[in-house]
Amino acid sequence: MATLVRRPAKVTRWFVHGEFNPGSPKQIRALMAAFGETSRPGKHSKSGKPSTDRKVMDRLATRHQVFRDIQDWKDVKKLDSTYATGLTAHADDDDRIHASFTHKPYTMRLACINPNLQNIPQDDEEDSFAKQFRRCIIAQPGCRLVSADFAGIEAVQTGWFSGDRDYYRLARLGVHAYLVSHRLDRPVNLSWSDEDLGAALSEVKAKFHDRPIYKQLKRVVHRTNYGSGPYGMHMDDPHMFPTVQSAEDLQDYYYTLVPKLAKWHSQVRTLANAQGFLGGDDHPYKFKAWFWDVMHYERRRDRMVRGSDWNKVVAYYPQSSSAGNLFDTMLMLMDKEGDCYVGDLFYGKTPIRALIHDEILAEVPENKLDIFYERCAKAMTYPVFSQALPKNWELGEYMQHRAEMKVGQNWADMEAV
DNA sequence: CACACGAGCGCG
DNA sequence: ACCGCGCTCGTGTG
Repeated sequence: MATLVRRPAKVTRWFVHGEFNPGSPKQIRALMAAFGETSRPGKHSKSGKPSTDRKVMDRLATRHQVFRDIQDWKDVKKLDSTYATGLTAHADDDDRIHASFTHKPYTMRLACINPNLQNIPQDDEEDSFAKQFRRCIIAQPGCRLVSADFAGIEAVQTGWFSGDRDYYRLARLGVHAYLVSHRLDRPVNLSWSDEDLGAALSEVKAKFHDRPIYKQLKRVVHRTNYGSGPYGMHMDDPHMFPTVQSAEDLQDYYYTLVPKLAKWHSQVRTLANAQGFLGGDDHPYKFKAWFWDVMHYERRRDRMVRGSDWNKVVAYYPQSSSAGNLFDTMLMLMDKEGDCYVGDLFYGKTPIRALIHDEILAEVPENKLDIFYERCAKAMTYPVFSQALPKNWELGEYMQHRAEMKVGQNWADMEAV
């Protein structure tokens, strides 16, 4: 028989008059006021009220433990209501979730609704909530989940649009690893062949993927491509960029690698401002979007200032073209007459389960895995005929992506194919 | 009671 | 002062 032992335990109780709901920004603001923190530099949202988001909670938590506890509660609540309880409520009689995909006209990317399967928590950390949650998403008996990613697809697009051969090449092979290798004085060399360079960069990635510098540079690349400056990087992510200067140093470093990027951003803004739209004839997929406010005149300062579309326009081409690349691939995978057809591999039906911008998630019978790998890889890496490469690049006639494929029993524990 | 909206936060 | 999306919750309105 087990013995029951009573042990003293230390608990903390936070008491406020009446009920307190940590899910209520209004009540959190009241609590902040009670601590005399209201007028702190905490950001004000557009309705003028002080923000109560994670950044503010992090700052206040250094002085009052209760704000750490509130944020912890919010984190758990989010995961439970949206994912654990929220998502399982969508499970059908067959224990599956059947979501719908919709086209969003702005960039022509797909969106996913009822429920959204494109924002399932993702974290490589073993036993993180994200890892454990994805572990619950499994293939049926006799099948495996296969996840196929386009390598750095939006960076590749950015290289192509900015007309930068080196950047295009590095984006395919691993631009983050390249930056890290030089930052850590283990420079890999652009003069190497694609094969050698790719292998070296894969090695760098495997080795340094978890280092802060790798994550920082990855963030800098992504944000710089979409028009962010060092100030925003620091303000949005003070843990990653403790000072504006630290973000600026990394961005300057990135700009030395992509000297044509700033000029291309500027050209895109000028074009969008002049004609009021982007795309159409000059778009690889003929997609088109309208922009009214790249910049406008401000009387108070007597000069032109950045408008609400200032950064939207630099995101437009890479994002929309990446969407087009995915559609090309899907058309091949679903073309019965073509040699990449996979539409019947799941017992006569499609094995495709979700499209997540640069990822194809599929559920494939074990005896069809090899066929799926081959056809899926072929379709994803097929020449993009709507995006020719300049002849003098000597990198082939058309854009070609690289694909990374993983397989596993569930969506968390997967091994490279 | 239903609905709309903003705040907040998850992903690529 | 970073782009794109959808979902949940609290809150205010009719």
